[in-house]
Amino acid sequence: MTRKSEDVGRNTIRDVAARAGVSASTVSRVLGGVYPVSSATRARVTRAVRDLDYVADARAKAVAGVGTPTLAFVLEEITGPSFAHMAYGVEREATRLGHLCLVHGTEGDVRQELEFVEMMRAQRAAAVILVGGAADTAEYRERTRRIADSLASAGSRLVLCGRPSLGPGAPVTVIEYDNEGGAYALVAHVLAQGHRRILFLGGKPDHTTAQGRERGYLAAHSARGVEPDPALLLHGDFTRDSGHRLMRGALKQGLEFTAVIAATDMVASGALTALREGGLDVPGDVSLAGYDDIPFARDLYPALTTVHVPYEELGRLAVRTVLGRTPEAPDEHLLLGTHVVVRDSVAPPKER
Amino acid sequence: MTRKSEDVGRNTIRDVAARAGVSASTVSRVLGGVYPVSSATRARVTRAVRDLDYVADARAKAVAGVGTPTLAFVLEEITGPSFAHMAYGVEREATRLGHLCLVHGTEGDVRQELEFVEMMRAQRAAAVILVGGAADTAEYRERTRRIADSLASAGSRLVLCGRPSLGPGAPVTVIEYDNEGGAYALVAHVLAQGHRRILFLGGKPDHTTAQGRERGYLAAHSARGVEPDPALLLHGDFTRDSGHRLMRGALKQGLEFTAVIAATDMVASGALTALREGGLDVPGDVSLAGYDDIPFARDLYPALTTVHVPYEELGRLAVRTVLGRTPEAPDEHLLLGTHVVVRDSVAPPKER
DNA sequence: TTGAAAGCGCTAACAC
DNA sequence: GTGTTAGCGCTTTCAA
Repeated sequence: MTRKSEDVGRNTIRDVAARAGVSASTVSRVLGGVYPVSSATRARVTRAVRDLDYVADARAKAVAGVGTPTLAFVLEEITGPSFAHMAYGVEREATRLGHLCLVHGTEGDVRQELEFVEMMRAQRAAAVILVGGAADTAEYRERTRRIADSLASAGSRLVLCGRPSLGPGAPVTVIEYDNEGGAYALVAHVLAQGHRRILFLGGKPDHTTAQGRERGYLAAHSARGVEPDPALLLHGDFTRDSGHRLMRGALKQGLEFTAVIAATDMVASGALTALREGGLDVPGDVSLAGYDDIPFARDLYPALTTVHVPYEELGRLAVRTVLGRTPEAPDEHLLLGTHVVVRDSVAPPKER
Repeated sequence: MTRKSEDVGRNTIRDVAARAGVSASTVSRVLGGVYPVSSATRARVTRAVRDLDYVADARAKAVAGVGTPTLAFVLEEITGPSFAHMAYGVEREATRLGHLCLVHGTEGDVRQELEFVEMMRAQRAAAVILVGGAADTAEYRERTRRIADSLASAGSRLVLCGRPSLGPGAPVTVIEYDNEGGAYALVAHVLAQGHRRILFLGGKPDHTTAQGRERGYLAAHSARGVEPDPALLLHGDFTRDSGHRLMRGALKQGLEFTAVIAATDMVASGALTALREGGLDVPGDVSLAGYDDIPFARDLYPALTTVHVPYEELGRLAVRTVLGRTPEAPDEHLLLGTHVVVRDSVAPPKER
């Protein structure tokens, strides 16, 4: 089928060439910018380009070897504030480095993740950034390893961000933030206030981010020589509703505690409301702390003591690291620090 | 330059063909799936594909006419909760319809927006979704109109989402949510409680979303026959910090009011903290209401009365509408309704 | 300084 | 069923 002239707008370089009375190569050259072209022809070509409102097809350019590089950002849930900040960092840095940025939400579904990575391989993406905790099973490692290998062999690259890293030798760039360390510091702070029964509102038991924070909780206890009551370790997910539900349950069940640590600020936010609904004052009756330091944390009442995680920086760093990498360079493994932000939601326990 | 064999992974369809002892077309056919191929060859080809870990180059396929369609989502700020929810809707729906989803943040910079749209034209994106208010100037309309035209003439499509629509005849799909109506209902609710001096913490004066909400504020007043004091109309932006700063200023300045309406929940969130810092009780001393109904709104103390906007649905609808469109169909213009969510932050004014 | 021709990796029409 | 050939829209030798 030949192109109809009504097919306006879908102009090819040849249309421009014809209109300017030159060859396609010439048009390509003036568009390229560097190659010497007489200013007369250049003017004619420029004119034709404008007349036709022509833009070269980026896909075709890519096939010919001069494409716009692309990078993919894969996460479970776009709406979480911490992920949103990371997405921001990724997108900004990608743009700064001249890359297009694809996003994809997997809803925690492994199948969707695999499918998407395969598409990215087909797109010849410069890198695929996988974000967020996951269950660190043998199956996970094997699958992810396979992804890393196939991406690497296609000249692309896998980045694991806040995700379980694979064994040594896997061609991945990993960037983590210190979940255990942050939780340790936070719980140590709460213990130092005198609390001994601290409720932990955790995430999914097999989720590595949740696990790290839980490990920190445990480690802080044993460092202080206090034996944590296993009944105080609750599991849910990282949402506001989970925090609300878990807290409500704990209250109803009559669990005893003087402080609660939530695995995320979202969880803390829901828990706070549940506490209030239960007629409890924070921090008068019970102390509360979160994790992530999302912008809202300081507008809660009382302002939430939490752990700051540099999410935006994390995203930027992921992009910068993977894109700045030479093929021979060794795989990088970065661990970002976090710090406790003390606000008003933690106080010494009530005398009794 | 010929391909080196060490160039593993960057296999072409011809490499697969050679390994399977067939022609490239045959490989293409078994990969395509539908065309009849003898099961013997199919097996050999499949084998070769697996051995080589081959994935067809999507860009090349695109040039040949069978590409993966792509859609672009452009916003000012990815981190805002309402935008994040919209992004979620867009991404989910795009994926559901088999489209790749590119994101780009413009930071409110017109230049960045233009550049990006041009890239999208080059990428032959199926649609470009522009999100968020803007200054509705003649310059804006002209520029956007030009974008719409050039996109349309390239077979693509512009979607304006919560943005000033252009004059009639522009090839755009527009999806709005009712800012004026929502604000009207909200302010009417506050007036009905007996408030007469209501502070409005608005956005940028020339930003259409902010304007719409402000118009609703004004309209509700005049419907009720009360004359709003112009001194009570403050302007900032849609961030938490803006709300905090504005509120703080109003307090310091000794402005008199018994209620405050914030242009967004983020603004309300910051204002709430400022109010608290000023020793004022909400809603005892002053009532407060927001706009957007972000998930956090109900965890604020007191739980925030606000206007619910179906952001996720907005995103989904934008995608569905534009992608489901036939070329001859008339341009669609949708207006989504909003509704007031009454919680605890608004109460009748104190007797005096 | 310019054009013709080959090639990028793929699909599809056309033969056999 | 399968291979050959042309073609998608572009860039880049190679000659002139």
